[in-house]
Amino acid sequence: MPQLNGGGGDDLGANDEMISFKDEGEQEEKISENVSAERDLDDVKSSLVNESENNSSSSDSEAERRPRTRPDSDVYEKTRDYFSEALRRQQDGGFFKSPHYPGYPFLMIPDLTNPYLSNGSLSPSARTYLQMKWPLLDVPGSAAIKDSRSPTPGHLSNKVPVVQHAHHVHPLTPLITYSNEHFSPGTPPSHLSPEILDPKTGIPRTPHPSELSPYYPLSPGAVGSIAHPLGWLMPQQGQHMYSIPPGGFRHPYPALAMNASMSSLVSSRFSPHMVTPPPHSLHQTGIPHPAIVSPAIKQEPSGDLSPSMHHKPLLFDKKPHIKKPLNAFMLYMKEMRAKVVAECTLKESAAINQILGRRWHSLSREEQAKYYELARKERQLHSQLYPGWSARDNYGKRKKRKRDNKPDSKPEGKSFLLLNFSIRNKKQCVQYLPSEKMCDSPASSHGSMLDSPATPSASLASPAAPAATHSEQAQPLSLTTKPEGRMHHHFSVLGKASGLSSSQSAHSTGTSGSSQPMTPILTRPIPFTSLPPSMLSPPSPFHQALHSHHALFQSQPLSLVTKPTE
DNA sequence: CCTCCTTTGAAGTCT
DNA sequence: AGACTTCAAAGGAGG
Repeated sequence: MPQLNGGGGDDLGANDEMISFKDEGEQEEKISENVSAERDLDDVKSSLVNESENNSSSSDSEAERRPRTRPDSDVYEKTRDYFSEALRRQQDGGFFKSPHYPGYPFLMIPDLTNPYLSNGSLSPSARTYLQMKWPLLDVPGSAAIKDSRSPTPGHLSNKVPVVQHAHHVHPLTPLITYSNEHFSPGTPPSHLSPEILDPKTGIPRTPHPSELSPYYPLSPGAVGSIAHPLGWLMPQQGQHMYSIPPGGFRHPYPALAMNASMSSLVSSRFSPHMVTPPPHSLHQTGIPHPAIVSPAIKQEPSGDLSPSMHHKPLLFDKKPHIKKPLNAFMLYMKEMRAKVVAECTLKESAAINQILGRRWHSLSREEQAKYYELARKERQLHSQLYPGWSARDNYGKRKKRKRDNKPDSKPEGKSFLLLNFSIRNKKQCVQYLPSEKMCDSPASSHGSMLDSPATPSASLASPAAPAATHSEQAQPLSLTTKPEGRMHHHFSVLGKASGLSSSQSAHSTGTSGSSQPMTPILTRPIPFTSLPPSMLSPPSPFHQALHSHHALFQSQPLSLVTKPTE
């Protein structure tokens, strides 16, 4: 957990922060940007070289050599198809029209459905994975944000948004559930209300009367209360768990929400195949999790599950691939990528990710907390769905990566590769540099920035932080303590090379909070993501002062890019 | 077609 | 326990 301080990672984190701040000061002036950038570039390059020197052979086969613990089920794909088909059919005649998303449940909001249709940038399965889950998730984070008592200004809640639909990029992301506006029409089911006491953390989730209602446009009285099997999803007693629309049950993970009362309902909608006890990889519930992705499906861009796709024999021999649950940043990326792409002319994901990384750091703690909380839920749900799954299962599924090498070996082919990349990158970045700058400039001079919550502390209490994952211990505001700017990103490679893994450096126990306890202004980034693109302009001196670290992030990559090849 | 790049974070393995 | 590695998303680029 990045944000947490204390513990072993504390020192590292602290160091990072210090360094980062130092750099901030150095980079405050744009004029000197190039100079520093050059220096940084040199550093980065050298680091890259050093890094690349090291691990040539080891990583290669390592992952692949690893034994696969999990036996694969041939039936998985088949079953999955059945599910897809069945679900698709359901939806065809269902409440919402989003035929393309079989697993897509009640969370479907009319105006949000389109993006999911064919040309979304996200893989259907991936999208479905998250989207399907949201309905089940209670979102404390949202509560925190929406909570009037929270210092977080309303505009913050809009940040997670809805990415412009105009761009036909998939806007709907899990996080939209955090945004009031998205759900305004519907009434959130009470089961999603934050008014839950976290079973593990014991942290009460502040309920909001106004929020207790509907997240989904479901007819309240249709089905009645449904007890949720997952403890952390359990709403308080007396509240309606799930309202099922008369038209049909759309729960992404029916089994999760299924109890005696609704089992019949669900079962009636599922083909016998679906009820068939799944083999290993299929979740015990019999419901395929979106995280499970077969290569074939994974690559299927359209997300359209045409009938022809189902029942493909070849799927039988595919190994089910259960993806890792997305972490907070990944969730953020999914959410914001389209937006960034829309705002900028950037197309290369690497560049986009750099921007996203900076933006991520520029997010307020509250905002990050939302994502951390979402990620936590993701992991929880994932673990619920796939009790036996381990991240290790996916090791070796990808071709190994060559980065993150130790600095001590000598430069070999890899160095070249990295170097080349940086050069190439520069070239490319030059193209979109202007727009990137524009869109990427964080705080900018928008007045709204000033309105950003001045006091993080309160909100901090709310969302769980990226806490000990599995243990799910109380995640006391790890987020709050998280250092806003880390050297990490601009020297991500260095950081990694130095053994500063993100998690390590970041991990901290919220309690100790020794180091970076939200320093009021300077440490607190102004969330610029909430700003409309048009509002994004070069930061005023004032804002720069306030958020010099932003400037750091901004200028660095760009300068690197723009800098003439050395 | 496959891999890399890039980002952060989680979780794995290794020492 | 700490260091290190892999994977998660994404899509252009390069081999």
